[in-house]
Amino acid sequence: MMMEMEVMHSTQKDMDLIDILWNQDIDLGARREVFDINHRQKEHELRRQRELEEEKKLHLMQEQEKALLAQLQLDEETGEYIPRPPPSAPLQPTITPLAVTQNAGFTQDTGDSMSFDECLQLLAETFPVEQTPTPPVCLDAPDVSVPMMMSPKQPALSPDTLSSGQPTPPQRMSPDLEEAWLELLSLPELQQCLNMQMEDTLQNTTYPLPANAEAQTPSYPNYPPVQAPIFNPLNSINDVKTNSLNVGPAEFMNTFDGCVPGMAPSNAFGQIKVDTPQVDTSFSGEGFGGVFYPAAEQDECKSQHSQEENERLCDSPNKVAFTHMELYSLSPGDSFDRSKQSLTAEHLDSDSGVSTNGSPNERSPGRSVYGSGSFGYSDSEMEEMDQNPGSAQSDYSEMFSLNFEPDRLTVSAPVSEMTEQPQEHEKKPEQGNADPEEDSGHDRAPFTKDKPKKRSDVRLTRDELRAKSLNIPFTVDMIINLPVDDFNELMSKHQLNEAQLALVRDIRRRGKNKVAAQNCRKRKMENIVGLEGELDSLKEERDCLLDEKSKNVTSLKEMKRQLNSLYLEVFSMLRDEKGNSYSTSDYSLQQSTDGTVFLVPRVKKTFRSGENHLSPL
DNA sequence: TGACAATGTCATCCC
DNA sequence: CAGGGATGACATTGT
Repeated sequence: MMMEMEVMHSTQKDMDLIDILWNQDIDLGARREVFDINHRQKEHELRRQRELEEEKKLHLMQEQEKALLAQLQLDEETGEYIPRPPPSAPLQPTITPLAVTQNAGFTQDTGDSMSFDECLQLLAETFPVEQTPTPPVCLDAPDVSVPMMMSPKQPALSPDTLSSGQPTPPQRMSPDLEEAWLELLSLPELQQCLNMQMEDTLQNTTYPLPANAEAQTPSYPNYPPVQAPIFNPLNSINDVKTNSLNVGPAEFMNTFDGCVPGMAPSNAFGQIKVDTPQVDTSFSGEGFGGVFYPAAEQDECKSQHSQEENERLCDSPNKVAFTHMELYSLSPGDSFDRSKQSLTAEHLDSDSGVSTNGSPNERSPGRSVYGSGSFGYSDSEMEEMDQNPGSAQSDYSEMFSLNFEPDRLTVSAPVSEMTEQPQEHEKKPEQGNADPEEDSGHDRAPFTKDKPKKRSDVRLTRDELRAKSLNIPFTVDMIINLPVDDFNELMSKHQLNEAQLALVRDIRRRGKNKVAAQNCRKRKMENIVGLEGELDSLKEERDCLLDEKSKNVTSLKEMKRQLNSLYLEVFSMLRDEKGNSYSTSDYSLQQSTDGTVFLVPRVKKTFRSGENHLSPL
């Protein structure tokens, strides 16, 4: 009873949380009356009946299998319950590792593994205990087999089972389905496959993969026990985070057996799951999964919210209505967090396409919010915003301003930034360093990492951003670097509108001009360097010439000095008829063109030499 | 906060 | 005449 009370309490909490969530996100498309208590109770009863049906089918299946096995067994050993020879021998060992894997998968969720163990043990126990003869007979016996299955290991749950779970006529099962079911069960080969499939599904459910659940939902009608492992991870997620005790198993068992009506609206997915057969009583996997994942997501959000560790993840779902993108992409994810994170980016990216359809006025408030509330990473965004007017000469500037925001969001903004509290959210990363997981896992790290890089990145990829904004189907490198022919061919291959063509032309022109400018500057620098080198060489040459000149001057001086000394020496050796030396003041030596040297008297010398004194030496 | 260098971009000329 | 290279001038950005 305590357990039941806890279950009630916890499930009521869950329902309250779900109500709150759905109050906030009514626009998801789900009808609010789904969560009405009365409605839920009705739905739960229906669901319970259906589950009992499924249970009966399970028992049928098991009994048929057992019948076959028992026949085999009875031939060999009569009257004793011995571990099954070939078919059950693989079953028993596989069950135990499954339980182990469950425990390993949910180490923190002991209650969940308990439920698995119990279920599996129950399944295993029913095989040796029961000796139901033939499949047709088993059709009438499930009411007995149900308590037999549940009671041995679940005494606390057996009252519920007995009280509520018994009267379940197969009213919902369509005759075709029943026939097909019997035909399938009549196949002996299926018995083996059944075991294997059950094992497989159980093994697959060791990981709370919605994708697996989705993939397995088709097998749900045929293998009701699979339902429990499929739901269990989600229950575990929910229960581990919301409730402390073994609510998960209890819920699981309750939903499985049919519990007290007060517990009927126990969990969200139960409610939503009920909603599916309303539309389609066949309980198809698609309908189930389609409704199931939002519930799962809500459960996740709800649990995280209650856990209050990851505020941001919880904030975003609370404030943003989930789109189909999010729901779908959440489902295949390995872990919810990671898938969601990567998802947010994709979603935002994809949201760009949606947002472009919206009016610019819708976007502009967000921009203003960004501008006002952002410090670090958004200034580059502001820069982009500021640069769009700069390129206003292009007719696509408006489209840029439209599309830049999604890009910015893709790069940096998480989901909730599109919502009403961007400022508050943007401040969180700075103060939210206390949670390393949050930083490492989400867009936070790109923020901090981007900060030094982002400007350069923006500078490099501004045209890329523009191209992305207009969905240009080729890269900027291609646009810029392709030869004219290839470029024209490429352009002819794709149907581009005017804005795209203008953008492509501008990108090409800017890119080429950028390269040209770089080359020009490079050449200019090379010219400067060359001129500087030439200047240096010229200076060197000048220095050399000056040096040579000085040397020549020196040499000339020396030669003059030597000549003068030679002159004096020669002059001193001259003598007249009387043996007297000539005075240097009165005479000088001069050399004619033919090399003859004359002693010429100064001034009056010419006069005298004109007479007779001029004589060769 | 101003100076400065690097780079991008535009306008213009020219081929 | 369009495309593109070259280059001066200006703007932007980072240090």
